Amino acid sequence: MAQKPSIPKGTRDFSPIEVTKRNYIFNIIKTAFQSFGFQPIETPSFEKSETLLGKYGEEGDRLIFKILNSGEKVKKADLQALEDGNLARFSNSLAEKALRYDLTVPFARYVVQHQNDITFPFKRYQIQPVWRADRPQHGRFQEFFQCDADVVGSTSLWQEVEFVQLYDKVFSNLGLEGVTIKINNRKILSGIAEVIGAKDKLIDFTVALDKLDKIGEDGVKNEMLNKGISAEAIEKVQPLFSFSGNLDDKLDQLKQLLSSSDEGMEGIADLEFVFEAIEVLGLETARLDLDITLARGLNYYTGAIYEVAAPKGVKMGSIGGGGRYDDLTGIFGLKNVSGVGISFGLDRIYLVLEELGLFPETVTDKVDVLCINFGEKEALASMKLIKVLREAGKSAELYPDKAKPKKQMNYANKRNIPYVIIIGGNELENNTCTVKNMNDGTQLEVPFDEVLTAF
RNA sequence: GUGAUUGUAGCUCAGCUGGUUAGAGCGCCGGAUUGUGGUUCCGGAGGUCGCCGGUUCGAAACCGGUCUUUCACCCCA
Repeated sequence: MAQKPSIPKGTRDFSPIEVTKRNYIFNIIKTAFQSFGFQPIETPSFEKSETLLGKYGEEGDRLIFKILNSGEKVKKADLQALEDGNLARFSNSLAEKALRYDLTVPFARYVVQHQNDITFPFKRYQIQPVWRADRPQHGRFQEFFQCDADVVGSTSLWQEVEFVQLYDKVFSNLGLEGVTIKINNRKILSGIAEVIGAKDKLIDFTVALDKLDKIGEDGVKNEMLNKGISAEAIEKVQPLFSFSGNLDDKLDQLKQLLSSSDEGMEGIADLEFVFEAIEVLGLETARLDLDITLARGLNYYTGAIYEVAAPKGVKMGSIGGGGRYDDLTGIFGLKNVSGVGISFGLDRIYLVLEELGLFPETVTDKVDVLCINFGEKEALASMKLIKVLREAGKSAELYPDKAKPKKQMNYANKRNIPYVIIIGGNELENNTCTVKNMNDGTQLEVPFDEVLTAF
């Protein structure tokens, strides 16, 4: 193992079967995106640093891979910043480019840059890798794929409804039953912060609340106190901790709590709209759930927030997320364009499908027929057959070398090839070929021209 | 970024309080069977014990560093 080459942490190689399985997921997602009217775009792997920095919060900036300046540009290094101990500023002066961290911000940049060529509302999907300098864990990588669908240029809540349906469609088609689509609304969180007089602490408040199911009620309260939220403010949100009952009960409790906040009441109305529409339209296998503690760290969200949890019993972080952002393009100078979108975490979905054994058996890279190679003349005859088979839609190949039949059969066996065709001296003489079924071991000698009848 | 954790043959793992030539199962290659695979039998190859350094007469084992894996934070797909 010593001198063997290796790849950086948090990255992976994919074997033929893995690529095949990944493509299976890609295809289902892509097909759903297209049937919902989304169009594909692609953006570069790296952007200018200034495009990405500052969009994901301080924590996010730390996780952005920066690309070291090359050639003469290294001279731009801000040595003063290094001396002053300002490492963030120093590293930014070394790098003018950075690998994309997600697909949403590059998309916002795309929309602003091409605004005159785009017909709004613009529905796009994008399936590309993203990079994060995170510490890897199970289901957590430094390079992974996101599959995004976003709509910009429409504030209609029907978009929110459609994204719930889109999530349901994809996970249903993947055979992954029992996923929970959690939904919340930033306006509600903002309203709560307003009501308790902690508007300036909105982020701290939501981050703490987000951890409710992890660290419990007391843990959340402690964290809020530590972040400088007053005890009496926390007292006011007590109802959140004993949040229960069915959807209507939950909404009623919220309305009571937020009656004095216009923004909060607006958020509730938004949610009601989505729930009522989904109630009528129905879902195939997913469940839509109001999760008032759902916050999501990305602070460009302003309206609906989504997160998808894997079925119970599967230990995996969220397998999808998204939400509405009213002013993402504003950062790049285009005002009043509201966007909403969702993302699928391909790599995590793969792990979940694998764990639950949900990949269909037909998902393989199988070759249908292998021709045994007995020498020049026989091989040429085999190649004629292979041509016929390929034209008939079967994948076929000739064993390239004249090896022992045993070895060739073994190869077919290991590659799971269901049929082997034998053309040796006897068959050449009789103008026939022998078709062997590798599953039951039976074989059949048929006239050369009638090979297709043997399948 | 913080605190832990893992690394021995292609794979899954043994390897005692430091002590000769580091083992097993599976896989791989060859033969029994030179026109027939998955079963069986026989034989074989393959490891500077993640890497670098230190302690020691002696290190796979102890210590330090580093890389990697996994986990809890942080954050997130």
